[in-house]
Amino acid sequence: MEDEKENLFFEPHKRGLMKTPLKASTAVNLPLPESQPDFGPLTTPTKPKEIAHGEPWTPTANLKMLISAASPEIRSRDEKRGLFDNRNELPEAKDSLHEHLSGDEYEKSQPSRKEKSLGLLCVKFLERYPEYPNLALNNDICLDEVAGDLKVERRRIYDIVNVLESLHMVSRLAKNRYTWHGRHNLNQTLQALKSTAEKNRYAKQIMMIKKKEYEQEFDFTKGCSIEDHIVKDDTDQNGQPDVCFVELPGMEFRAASVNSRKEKSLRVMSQKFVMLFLVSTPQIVSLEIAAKILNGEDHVEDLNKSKFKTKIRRLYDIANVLRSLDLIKKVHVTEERGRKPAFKWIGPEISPNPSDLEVEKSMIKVPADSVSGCSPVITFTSSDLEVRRSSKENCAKNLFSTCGKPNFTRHQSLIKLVKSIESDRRKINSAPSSPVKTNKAESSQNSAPFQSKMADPTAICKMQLEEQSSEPRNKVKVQLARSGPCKPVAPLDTPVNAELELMASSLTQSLGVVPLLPSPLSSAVPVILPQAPSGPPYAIYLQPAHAQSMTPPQGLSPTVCSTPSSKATRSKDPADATTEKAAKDTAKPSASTRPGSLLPVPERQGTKNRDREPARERGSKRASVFEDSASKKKFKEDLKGLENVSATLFPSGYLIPLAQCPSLGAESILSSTENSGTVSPNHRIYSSPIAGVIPVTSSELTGVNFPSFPVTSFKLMVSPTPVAAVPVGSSTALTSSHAIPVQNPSSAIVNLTLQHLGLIPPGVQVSASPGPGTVPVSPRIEAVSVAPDSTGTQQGRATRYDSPVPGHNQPNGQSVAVTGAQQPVPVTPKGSQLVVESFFRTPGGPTKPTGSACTDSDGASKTSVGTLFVPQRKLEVSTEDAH
DNA sequence: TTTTCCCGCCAAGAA
DNA sequence: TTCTTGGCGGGAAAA
Repeated sequence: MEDEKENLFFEPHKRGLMKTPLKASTAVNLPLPESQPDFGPLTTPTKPKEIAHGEPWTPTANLKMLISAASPEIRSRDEKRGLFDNRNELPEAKDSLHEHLSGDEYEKSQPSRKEKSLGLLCVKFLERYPEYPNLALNNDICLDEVAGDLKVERRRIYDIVNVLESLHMVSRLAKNRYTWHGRHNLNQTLQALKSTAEKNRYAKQIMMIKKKEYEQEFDFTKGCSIEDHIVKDDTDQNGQPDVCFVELPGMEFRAASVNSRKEKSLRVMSQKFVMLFLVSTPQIVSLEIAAKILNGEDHVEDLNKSKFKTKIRRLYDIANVLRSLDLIKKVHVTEERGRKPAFKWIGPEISPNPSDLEVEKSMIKVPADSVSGCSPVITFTSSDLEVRRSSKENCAKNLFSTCGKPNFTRHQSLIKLVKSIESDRRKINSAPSSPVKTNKAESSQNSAPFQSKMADPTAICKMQLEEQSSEPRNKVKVQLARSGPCKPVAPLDTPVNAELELMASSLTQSLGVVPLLPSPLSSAVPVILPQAPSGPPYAIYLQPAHAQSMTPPQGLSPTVCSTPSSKATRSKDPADATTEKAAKDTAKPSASTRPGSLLPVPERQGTKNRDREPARERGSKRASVFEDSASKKKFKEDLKGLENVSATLFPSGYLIPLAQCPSLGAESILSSTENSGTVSPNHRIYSSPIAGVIPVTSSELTGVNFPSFPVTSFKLMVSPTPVAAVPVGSSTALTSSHAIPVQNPSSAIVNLTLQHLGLIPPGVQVSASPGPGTVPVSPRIEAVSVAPDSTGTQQGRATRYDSPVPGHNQPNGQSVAVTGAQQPVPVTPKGSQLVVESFFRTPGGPTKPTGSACTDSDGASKTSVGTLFVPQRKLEVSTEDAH
């Protein structure tokens, strides 16, 4: 397509009057507006021109419209007569038109709302230009011309252009004129956005919001208002989180006017929205959360229902454009409250910031196997890095330019942001040793050292990777090769282990002994699963009652569903989940259980496979929800193939893979825990790549219902009771597949272990945050470690746009940030609940997950506490079944 | 009923 | 003052 488009693309300047480079395929055929005068760059086009296009737009037509409005019959007649002839130009509209015409209702004959949707309009708009235009040519776009061609008001074109501009697919050239860049800058832009998002810790914000929502849902907190959801800590810490418009070199806004309203600009909102995807692990963002975050950034005080609704509207506008760009797709996240609209990122995977994160370097250095493990991850080429770096630098330059040339309005927030960035960099550079933010929660003296370590997840990861990478990696590789796609990825192990070790040690030390919380959770029982041939054993914490069977991967599966269909096992709706669970619990023992299933892996793959190909679809479906039974089956098969895991279905529980690698952190964790003194054999948790599966990153949480997790986890974590070990199954594959999981797992494990042991209060969480948005890491990892196809597909797609970062990875887990969420000793109930997020929620349970405080140690990469622990998939699993 | 989001008013700014 | 931009929110179609 692209090529084709490109080939067909005519040089705008050669087209005479046509300033807009139209795609030959479509645009050429479109009747050009009669004569769009060739406006000079600065000329102001006159609006009237649009009228020329069609009857509907002529005064007469308008009059008719008015009349018809009063008289449907007239309208119908007119319409049938050809009122919509113009619309025939549009394929989609055409089709629907035909259908409509058959009917007599004028309504039908009229273009349906859908036909007038911004998304469709955007598609039409995009059809006019090649995805990768010849930059040497003049690719000017005249908005009036476009509006005329598409027969829409210019206002609508602005909406589209603003979003495209946010992605630097177009840039404003002059009044009424834009230059089409296509996707040439897309990857670079996304990279910059991701970088910015990480700096702003959007992942954390997402987590916090989810936590709050969860809390609110259960009235744990006294009614919180939307404002309450807003993450303020970021602001506090780094100043305003506001990102302002991220620019790329040469793409600065040229009109002051543009900057004037920038703060609320659709562009900025669009960028932020995209950032959320780039930073969230599941890469699923609900509009609600996005709106809250965006609102929060604006001004808390502005958050009222009306504003919120407006924000949502705008987000829909943006989402429609992004969908047209194939960057996101709509999905639904099921929560206790019901289905929530959300969007899933299906665009190119973006690697972590090259320049900022050393991790990246490490990634590069690291053999493919290591970090990324088996994943066929694409490694950055030096050139790529350069580009990214440059882009990033440019971006930063633009944002905080010292050059003096103010490209856009600068806000204090920007300054703050710059500072924070610098600070982060510094931290990163000094990494392990450098002191990092101290966790608010943590008061313990010991914590300091750890925190510092945690602060720099990347550095840590890097270090760990280097240390551990050698052996394990090889192993992993081998395993992967053998096992197949889903096989557990060794790479993960390394990071995980490292993380675990760090976390464990740090946690234990820092946290010290924590009073056990008596709670229902105590009942949770950790089960150790026998190691699967290919995979490591898993330890699962179950609640005694639920221990019957383990939820398969599905349990892990995120709540997100494209379809409400219950197919997804795990389901989405809590209610459904409940019922399903029951059935599943008993019935699904093995199949679903598969370790893999737990996994988020599949999902990840799906997610990652963004290719538009089937694979991608498959992945997404899986990810989203295994909508199709077929896909489900397939998925299961894949998993099976990967490993045999005996699975047990647990209504709610946490599946912890035993460390695949002996050397892995699991041991370390155990040791640490044991050291702490409270450990019981049963409690031991091993870290394994798989773990990754279970834990959900904050980002994932986005899509997922946070609430559910918390509860469950809470129980699980807390439960001091001894556990029976049950072999569940191990699937490394799954683990591997999820990049994110990897990190999470470790943290999750650590948390669980600690909590279980009573070392730390439930409220306290140790998080291994993947980098700043956990997000970044996971995706890649997934691709890497996991399944073949996912890798293939994913990468393929990623490659397409940009080279995804391969190793990225920050080793996911590597970046470990241990944070005590709320203070270690949770005096308040809330504090104790932090943990919750990580796990499944139990129905009646208590659950007050309140405070999951997400203190992230540091910002930068930090992760959100709560999130980290959350199982990737929806935990719905646990939710209801418990009782 | 809720989700989507079209539509166009109207204000901020630029020309 | 006119015109471009684009924030904003009513309200209706779609789900």
